[in-house]
Amino acid sequence: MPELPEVETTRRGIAPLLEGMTVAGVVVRQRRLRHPVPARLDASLRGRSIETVTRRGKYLLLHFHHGTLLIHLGMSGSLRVLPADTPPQKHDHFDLVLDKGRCLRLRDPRRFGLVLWTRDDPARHPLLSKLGPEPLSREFDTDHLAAQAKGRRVAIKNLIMNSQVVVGVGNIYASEALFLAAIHPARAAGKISRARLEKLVAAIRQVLRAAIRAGGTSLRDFTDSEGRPGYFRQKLKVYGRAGEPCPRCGAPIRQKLIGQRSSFYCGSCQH
DNA sequence: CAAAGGTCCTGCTCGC
DNA sequence: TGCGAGCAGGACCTTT
Repeated sequence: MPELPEVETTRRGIAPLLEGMTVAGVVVRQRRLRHPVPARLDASLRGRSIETVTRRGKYLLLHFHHGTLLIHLGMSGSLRVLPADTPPQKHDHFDLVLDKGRCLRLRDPRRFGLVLWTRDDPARHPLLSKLGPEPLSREFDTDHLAAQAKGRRVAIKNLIMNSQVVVGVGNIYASEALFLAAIHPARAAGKISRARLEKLVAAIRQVLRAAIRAGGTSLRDFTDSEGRPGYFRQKLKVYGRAGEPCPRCGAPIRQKLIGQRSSFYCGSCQH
């Protein structure tokens, strides 16, 4: 589930507890995630120190002197820092055991998440190398989105959820941003005026920033690194609100599948 | 049987 | 015919 705000919330929670810490060991209870957890992780990491914790799109990067641990939370993943002797629950697949008796624990019921190790520049890793710009960076601007949209017949909602176009925008925030920009989610990307794409860029930034401020959105699984839910759910304007009145015009919010994903929008004021 | 916050892969169509 | 880009659909997995 986690989209950019939830991953960033997680990063901010774990970074101060991880940076500078030494790895005492690795425990893998289930290595069958989206990709298999590497077999020799313990040998690679034991005794090594975590330098920094960064984020690229929805990936978390734990930087060591000799490489980088990539973690993705998939649809249902969460990370917590716990006492290392906390009994693992059913879907607690991976622990990075730290010194001072703590561990970083990955829980991921659906196992769409990921733990990988790379010794090379992570930006060149196949999973990261083709990612588009960060939505909160300068690189993501009207010129960029207009260039990506040009000539494309794909629904605008699918375009902004394409990580090669811009990273971090998932199913919740795509619906929310399109509502704020008053753009119909199924509209062909290439048929939207530059002025309206400019509004969409601003809307994506605005909704992601506000969600980070609120600690993300919790629908079911997601909690931050201390086990607390995020509070942005209360601020969602359309996502999960089918049948409720549009906050702008009062018409009922609709729910429809676009590109296999549930999409929420106002059929009256989004065009 | 349906749906859930993600992403990758396959195979089709279209235009050059 | 061949090739690449763009796009739709399916696959992965568990729980509610």
